[in-house]
Amino acid sequence: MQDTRTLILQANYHAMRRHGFQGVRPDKVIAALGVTKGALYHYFPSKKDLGYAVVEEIISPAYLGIWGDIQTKNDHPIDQVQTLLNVLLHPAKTDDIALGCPLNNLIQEMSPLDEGFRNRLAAILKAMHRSLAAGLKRGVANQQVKPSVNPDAAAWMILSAVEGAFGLSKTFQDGQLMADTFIQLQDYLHTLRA
Amino acid sequence: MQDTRTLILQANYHAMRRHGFQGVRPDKVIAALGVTKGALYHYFPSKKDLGYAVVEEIISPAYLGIWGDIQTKNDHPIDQVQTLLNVLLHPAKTDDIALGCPLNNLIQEMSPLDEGFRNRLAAILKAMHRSLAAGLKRGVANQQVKPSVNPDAAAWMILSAVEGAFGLSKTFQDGQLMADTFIQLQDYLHTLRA
DNA sequence: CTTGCAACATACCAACCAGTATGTATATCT
DNA sequence: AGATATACATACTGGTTGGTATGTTGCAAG
Repeated sequence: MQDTRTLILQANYHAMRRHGFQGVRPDKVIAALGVTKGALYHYFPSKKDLGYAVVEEIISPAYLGIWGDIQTKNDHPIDQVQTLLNVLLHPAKTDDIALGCPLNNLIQEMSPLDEGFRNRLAAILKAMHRSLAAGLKRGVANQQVKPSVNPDAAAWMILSAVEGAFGLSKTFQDGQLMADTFIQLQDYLHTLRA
Repeated sequence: MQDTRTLILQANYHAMRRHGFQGVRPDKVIAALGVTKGALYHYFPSKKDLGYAVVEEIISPAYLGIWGDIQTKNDHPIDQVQTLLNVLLHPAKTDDIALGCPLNNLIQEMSPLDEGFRNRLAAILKAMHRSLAAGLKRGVANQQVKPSVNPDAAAWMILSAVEGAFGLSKTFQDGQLMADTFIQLQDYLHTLRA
């Protein structure tokens, strides 16, 4: 019973990655699945609500799963971030680079257009930042990170560089830009160590 | 004679900033100007060609004007970048932050959808990077920048952080994220000095 | 002066698109 | 068994959208 709903959600998530929210034609997306409009509007009152559900049920858990660990685990925070960068870099196949970061994509497209999207996306970003900054604060307390480091600012810098690299890489076929940026980011992270 | 064409271009540039290329309705945009479809399709064969013209005639010159100086002038490159960051940060009023960087916006939206956009946007990015990297190389030669610095990688890192900060800031009302990121970026830039 | 072309304006159109109205099969509750 | 709700399918609609076809006006060259 939940199967069709999940199918609709995931297919539209992929369509949103490629075409943006405005570019998605939900009926065409589900038609490719053999599902009809009856099912679509049975589960989702409107296209916008479908978009919100994609953010809440697919995008949000994915990002919190990746970045949340920094806050909960007790490892060296710089090690954690450096590991995370390698994780992000490695599975970045051509398609991932070409389609970019789903969170970033939606922020750019929908933030100025719709408060519902903006608030949901901002909440994800804040949670990512909170986890990263908490890790850095813990590092300062444990003398793993220089006491001069401003954890909040450093966390925004790291997130900006990562998302920026993903974003700019979309214009090129290869992942060279991202690899270069991440190498420099590793150097920067090293300067934060105590 | 060029007046109406310029008017159409600029109005659509602003519309593209807010709604993205796909979200723009060119006839509505020009209707607000008192111009009709006859003029629009007289100057531009299609919506897509209008979009290309916005990139080539408005966005490209704006960015090359800002970043090109680093290559042509002979000042200390790190000083130049730090000055540029302050310039970018200061006029970043609420609206600039809410609407984000036009180049970044278009990259995110159109790169996976249209080669014409992708190539034009990639060319702008490459030119920005070329100028910045050239400045850093000059700095290495002049012993203003550490010889261990990889100019190409550092240039991508700087551009990624700047564009990333612009992008992420769109979800929030204020410019705090951008200010924080730029402060950290200034620190990073300082570590590049010889 | 008339021919021709640039610079628009107006009217129209076919495809599209989000959403609705209605129908139906099946399962569940009473 | 009958009533009700869930889970869809089908057909339709009204507004929108990008684009075209067909004027009209003014000006400049021959």
